[in-house]
Amino acid sequence: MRANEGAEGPPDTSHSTSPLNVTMEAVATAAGVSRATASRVFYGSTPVSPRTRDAVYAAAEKLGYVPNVMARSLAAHGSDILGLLLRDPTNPAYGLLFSELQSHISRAGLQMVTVAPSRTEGAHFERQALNRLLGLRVGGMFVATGVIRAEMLVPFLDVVPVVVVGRPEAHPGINSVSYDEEDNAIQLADAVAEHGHRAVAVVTPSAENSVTENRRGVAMARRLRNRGIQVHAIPAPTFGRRDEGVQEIIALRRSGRITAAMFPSDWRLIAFLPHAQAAGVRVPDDLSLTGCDGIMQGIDLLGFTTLRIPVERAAQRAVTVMKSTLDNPGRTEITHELLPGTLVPGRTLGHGPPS
Amino acid sequence: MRANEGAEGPPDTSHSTSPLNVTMEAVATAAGVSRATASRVFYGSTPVSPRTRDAVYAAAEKLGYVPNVMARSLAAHGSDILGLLLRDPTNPAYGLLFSELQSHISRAGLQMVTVAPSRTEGAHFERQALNRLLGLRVGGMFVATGVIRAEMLVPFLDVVPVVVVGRPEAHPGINSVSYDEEDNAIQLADAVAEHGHRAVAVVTPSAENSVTENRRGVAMARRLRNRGIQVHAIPAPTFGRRDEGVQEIIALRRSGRITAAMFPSDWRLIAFLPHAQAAGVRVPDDLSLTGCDGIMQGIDLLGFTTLRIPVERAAQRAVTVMKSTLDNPGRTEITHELLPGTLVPGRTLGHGPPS
DNA sequence: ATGAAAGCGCTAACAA
DNA sequence: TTGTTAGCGCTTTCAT
Repeated sequence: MRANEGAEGPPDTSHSTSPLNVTMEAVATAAGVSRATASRVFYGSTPVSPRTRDAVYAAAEKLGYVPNVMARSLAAHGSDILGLLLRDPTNPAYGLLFSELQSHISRAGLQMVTVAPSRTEGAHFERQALNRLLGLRVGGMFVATGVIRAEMLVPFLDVVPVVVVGRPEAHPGINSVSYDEEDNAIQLADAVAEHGHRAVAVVTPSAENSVTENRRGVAMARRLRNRGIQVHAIPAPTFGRRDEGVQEIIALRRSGRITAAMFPSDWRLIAFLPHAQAAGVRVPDDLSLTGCDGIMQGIDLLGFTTLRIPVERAAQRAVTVMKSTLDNPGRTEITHELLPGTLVPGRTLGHGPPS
Repeated sequence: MRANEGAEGPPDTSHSTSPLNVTMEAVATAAGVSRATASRVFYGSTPVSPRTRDAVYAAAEKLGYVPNVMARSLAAHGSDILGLLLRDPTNPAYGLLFSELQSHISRAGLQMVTVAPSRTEGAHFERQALNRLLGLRVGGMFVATGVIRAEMLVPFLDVVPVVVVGRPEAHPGINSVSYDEEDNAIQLADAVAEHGHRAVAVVTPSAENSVTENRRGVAMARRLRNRGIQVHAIPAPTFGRRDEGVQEIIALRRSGRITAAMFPSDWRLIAFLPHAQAAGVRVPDDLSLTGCDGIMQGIDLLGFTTLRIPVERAAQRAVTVMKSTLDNPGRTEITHELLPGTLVPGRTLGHGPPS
């Protein structure tokens, strides 16, 4: 296919005119230096004279040189590119995490590449995504998916540092930065209690449906009970049907057995609203409502009483941990951090009955 | 730290015990074949006997071999990894696009790697992100960011196929798959018109704020006027302040000069709601409202009348176009597609005044 | 401060 | 069907 293969005359090494085919060799030649010197100009630790440096930069600029990361990291035994394994870009919380990680990483002068398993369930795809990152020989990995279990990561730990973000991870070899759901639940429950509610419905999906939502529900219920408040746990078993538990809550309110309902996520609160309205239940006059997450765009505008999970801080901490691990290849302590969220007061939480 | 450093005995070439240091050479040796044969087993086009194939797979499995993508694509002059340049993972529409692209790509047996410019404004970061992808010598690129201009891509077009997604792109060398905002606006305007409204406020941010929102606003207003409906354009100049134009709309309604307000995005509609409620304006009895996007989680539950942009179809088309370009390195037609959205009827659009 | 040369792990002719 | 060999574009000793 290529022209003049083995033909007479000077060999034409440029396969095409594109800048992507400009090699460091070409840049070096154009600058009148050796390949080694050019390399030193771009990343080297050894000093280069200002004159040659400028010449190389000029040549690179002129030719539109784009360094070949593949060749570079092959020769250098690994790259400084970090990998992010992201669960579900559809989920606004993950989207925000992605964005925040990216910001902090560029600010730290590093680069990041993200892969997401196909949303089709299946550990197979998660494995595949993990391998894509590993295959790129990334310099470090952020793992933001619950499906990858610690054991899958263990074999690589001594070669690529890992920080699990957004989910607690107890493994002694794996750093983690996550949200303190226990504390979150307590903050919300306390807010409800302090508004004088004495009987509350708590929507608690099963752990199979959502580990996080389940944990929140359980913790909220426990806290309320500890404060002497009567709790009606609403199981909400079928994850797909969005109005699970809804009628139950409305019935509880109608018969005067609750004055508030707590949801383990904002979208469940949203899902409840139209039903409440249809049933003539006024919020918060008849029934107080709380959510959790505080991420959704516009949530603040709707005036929900909810709890904002500290995504920004998590991203920032995760990058800090990664960076110190990278800078201290020796031995950095493994950390397991739990970050508390902040309560968002809103109009959906009113006062309970006069005692 | 590592054992037998500089000790007597055979030199230990393996820097560590990690599977990441297992080379194809090691696998080949373990399987009793040559490196070339091992290579053929994994990706080769030439046939390999079942016996050796199995032996190689077994050895790879046993050693936990993870192919080095760097070396592979360096030797093969490019990889089959596709790149996605993503604008803002925070925006749910982009998050969904990301996710959908990923699905279709894995389904097509390809791989994708995503980079996002740091959210901090600045063409510099976009360039950097572009270079990150180019540096990886991706086999193709999806561009989902408005900031990268066509000229930045042109130099690479004959080496890496590009599909711009989510924004119209007229360049004759660049494929694009985007949303038909003109049609979207028409659908919404027609719905409002057919509900009998004769005087409507249309929120229209400037093009500097949001190209898309501006286009929608302008097109909605034009369509309404063409149908003989009186339009009050609300400029909404300051992007940061969320209640821009809000009081104006409420005043228009109070003085009976409009019966409906159209917003160029759902979040502006959300932003308006609390103000309407505070002002005692009932929706849709006093004032009908429409949004646009239909992406936000829970939007359907809130019953907004809006228009769902066809993110899923865009992703699917983009991958199809990419694939056929990849399969036909010869000459595939460049396509520019415009996909219409679908109207989402809701409870916020009521009937206009009896004529 | 710079150049020459030996690979990094892999693929792809070409031989056998 | 399999092995041999020459690179891919770059980094990095080791000399100079």
